[in-house]
Amino acid sequence: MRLVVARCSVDYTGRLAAHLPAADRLIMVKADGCVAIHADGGAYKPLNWMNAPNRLAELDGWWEITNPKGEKLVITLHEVHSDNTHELGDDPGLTKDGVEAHLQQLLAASPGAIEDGMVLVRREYPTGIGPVDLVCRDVQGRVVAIEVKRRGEIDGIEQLSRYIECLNLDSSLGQVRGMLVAQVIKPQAKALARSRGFHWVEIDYDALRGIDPGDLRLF
Amino acid sequence: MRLVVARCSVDYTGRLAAHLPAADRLIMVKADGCVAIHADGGAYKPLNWMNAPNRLAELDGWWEITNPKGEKLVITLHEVHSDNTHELGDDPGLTKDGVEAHLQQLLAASPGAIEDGMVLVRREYPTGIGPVDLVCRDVQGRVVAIEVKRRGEIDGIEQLSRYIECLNLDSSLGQVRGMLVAQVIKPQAKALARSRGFHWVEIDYDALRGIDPGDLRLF
DNA sequence: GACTCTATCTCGGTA
DNA sequence: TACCGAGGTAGAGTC
Repeated sequence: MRLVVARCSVDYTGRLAAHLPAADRLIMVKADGCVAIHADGGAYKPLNWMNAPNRLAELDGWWEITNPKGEKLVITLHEVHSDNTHELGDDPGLTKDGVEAHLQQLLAASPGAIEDGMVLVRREYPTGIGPVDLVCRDVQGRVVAIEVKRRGEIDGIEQLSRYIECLNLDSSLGQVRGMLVAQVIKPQAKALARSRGFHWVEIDYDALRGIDPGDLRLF
Repeated sequence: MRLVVARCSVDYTGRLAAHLPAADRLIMVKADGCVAIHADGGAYKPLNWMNAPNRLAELDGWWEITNPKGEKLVITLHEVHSDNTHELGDDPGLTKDGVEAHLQQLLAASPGAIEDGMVLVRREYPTGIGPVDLVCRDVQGRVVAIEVKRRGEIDGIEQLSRYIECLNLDSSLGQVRGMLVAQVIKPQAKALARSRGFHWVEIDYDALRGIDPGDLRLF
């Protein structure tokens, strides 16, 4: 990784056109050739960047970075304050815990946590417009299509609506119930769910993680 | 901006839990206190980060960064290779050209580019659930609600659906047409648009930019 | 503060 | 490769 601190101005043309007037900034060049220009505020986003793969031409006083998609980043260096390179090696990578996929896994293992007597039919139930997160049968034997989200918002209800519309074309399933399961559900999403006749459940992730699915039937 | 290159391991707990095993990485601490940890690949996203505002406690061999939302980032420093601080000052900021707002402007100036005989009623037409990008009248005098996107995807159609539903409550507008205008429109979005009776137009941004609105009426 | 929507979204999966 | 969906989305604007 090469770290250049310099007074520079930058122009990007590609998906849009953008210009940065001259100022002191950090230019980060990573081992894969990608380039990011950071100001001294705002942790996440660089001001400008260019993802790998690309070609970096280091000319006299300016760099020109182009990629196969026809995007171009031009960095004009007015004054270089520091220029250091470090060998970092490959990164072993990040492990995550607590995303939607994991929530879906836990719910598939313990469908009774969604509603008493709920039984899993299958995860990622295929439809013409994409897979339904969970399909279950409720205690009365009705088919329930379940959309799982970490945070329940309006687009989760829209997604569920599309699935229900699609599943109801298959008369063998009977009238399909729709349900949104999430850790937290926004009031607006609840209102839309209510108006469309869907149910919803807010689930406690930590409690769910503590449930031993083998023990559930004892209660 | 403080740049620390070090062998470190990192743990984040907050909206999810994440762990980074020990490896050499760049730790960037910006003037506003935010922290980002970068590996030597992938230009845009840090592996882990913590946005301002937060509190950084620098202890013996490890840093602990906490924020008011209860999120926590712990960086364990195994070996510091380099540790430099640079004064960069405030950044004058980025100017952009070619985002959705600009596309909307151009279309408002040349509604005929969307459809022959189209006339602008107003931009950012207010409704109870947010403003409609463009409202026009077509050559037959019907009201047309237009959602403008750089890239037309399924959620653009959902957005349009909500606006149409809302506008159709106002009987003075008559039956409102729905239309998606974008530089590119995904097949799935077209399919959903078709099933909901909306029209769509893919627009060439560069050609549109070349149109002189004053000349349009001559054709 | 809460809500809404854009983004050079990025990133990962999959067909 | 393109399409599709999730994200600790971030960030900007509005109310």
